Amino acid sequence: MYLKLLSDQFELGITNISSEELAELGGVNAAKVRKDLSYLGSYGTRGVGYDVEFLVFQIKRELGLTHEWHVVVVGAGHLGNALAGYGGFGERGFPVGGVVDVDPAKIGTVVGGVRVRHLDELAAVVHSREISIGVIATPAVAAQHAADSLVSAGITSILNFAPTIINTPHGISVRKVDLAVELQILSYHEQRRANVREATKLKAVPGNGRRGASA
Amino acid sequence: MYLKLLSDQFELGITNISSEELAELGGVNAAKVRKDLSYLGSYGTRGVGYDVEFLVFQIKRELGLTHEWHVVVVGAGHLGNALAGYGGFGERGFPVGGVVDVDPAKIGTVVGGVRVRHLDELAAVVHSREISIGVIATPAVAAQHAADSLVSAGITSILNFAPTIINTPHGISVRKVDLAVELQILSYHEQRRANVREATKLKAVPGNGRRGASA
DNA sequence: ACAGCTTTGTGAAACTGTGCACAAGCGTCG
DNA sequence: CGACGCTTGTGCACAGTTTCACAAAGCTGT
Repeated sequence: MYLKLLSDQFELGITNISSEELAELGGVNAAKVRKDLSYLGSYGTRGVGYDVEFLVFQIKRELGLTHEWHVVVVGAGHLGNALAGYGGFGERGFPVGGVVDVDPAKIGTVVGGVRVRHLDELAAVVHSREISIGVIATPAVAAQHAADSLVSAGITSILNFAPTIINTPHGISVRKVDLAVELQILSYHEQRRANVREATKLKAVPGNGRRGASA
Repeated sequence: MYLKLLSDQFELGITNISSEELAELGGVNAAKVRKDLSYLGSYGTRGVGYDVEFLVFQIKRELGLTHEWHVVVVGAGHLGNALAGYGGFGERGFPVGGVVDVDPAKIGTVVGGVRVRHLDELAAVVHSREISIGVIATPAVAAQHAADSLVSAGITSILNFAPTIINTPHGISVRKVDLAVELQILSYHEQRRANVREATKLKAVPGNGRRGASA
């Protein structure tokens, strides 16, 4: 988050920033910002703040973003297509280095500038570009097989979009993004709001506390 | 997560499950499972476990998933297209009730079975289906405007896929999904693995008591 | 050189989340 | 019907995270 915020500020021409300002941008506490940044080292200047460009570099270094990481996408369906086609990955330093699928109809088609190859060729794809990050964009039932294939091919980090939990050997990093879960969390908040409205109606308490801001 | 796991088990014909088994499936601690479920009420049976179907219902009730929640997608670009086209939303109880954009070339096209309308018509779209959840799938620069429009139209929950933080009035729930951030976290783990490999290599040489690049 | 203002870096306190361990409750079997 | 084995629900301790509060340090102006 800090990386994103600081990069944006740098684009805007801001060269220096205080923990207070950064906290405001990120919607967090200023003390937390300072503590977080202190783990990188003492890169601030008391009475002045932090040098934006320098901090961006330090965060990138810590996150291992000093070079690009090619990723391989497993699954060329709707989601895989969108992920590979969506330019956001490449822009942020994660170009798509390969796409694989098992469906013969999809193999050979071009997705996001890359030719789709068969899952069996995964190891070759991975080695040709020294890829260490795999993205699973298959249906839930195929996710475990995709994960096993990725691990066999030598992948050590997996980003899983399939709505299922995958088992991996120790030492493999797995992140899961489940769109439905995000919506369910919002549903929960809506549900609560509805309940509160019910309760308020019964209590006949007037007034509502909406503050306009949205700058 | 529990909802997903329990639904899957129910599909498989499992009618009863212990906290131990559920913990195993979810890769968490059994005590945590019991504590989490205890917030819903005392729905387990000592010596036996939990009734899967009943628990699924209770979780759905708590999350407000007893009825469908239509969502409106702002932005019919690559990502918006994928989200609307991807059937996963509808299957999980969040059918796409509308898609809007500002690009005249996109308006009128059909995405995921829904005709794209202009952003100006957002309020009409929202009211026609009593939509309370909006999904932002615009470029970062347009995200704040999209958020403001959603709020004006009466939306109270927002799922933001744009890689930027949006400001909303108090009382609006916002969830953010940033694909690049997920990859950056994986990059960090890869980076650490690489550092450890370096350090192990160096250990063959004695007199290397200094801390690695980890702090 | 020093006072006054600003902002960092961090010890300590407050808070939140997780895991252990065990009493209590349920079902079964003899 | 009572003993036994199993599993829940939860008090308590431990661990991790966030916030507070303030000394230390840099900058500016005199």
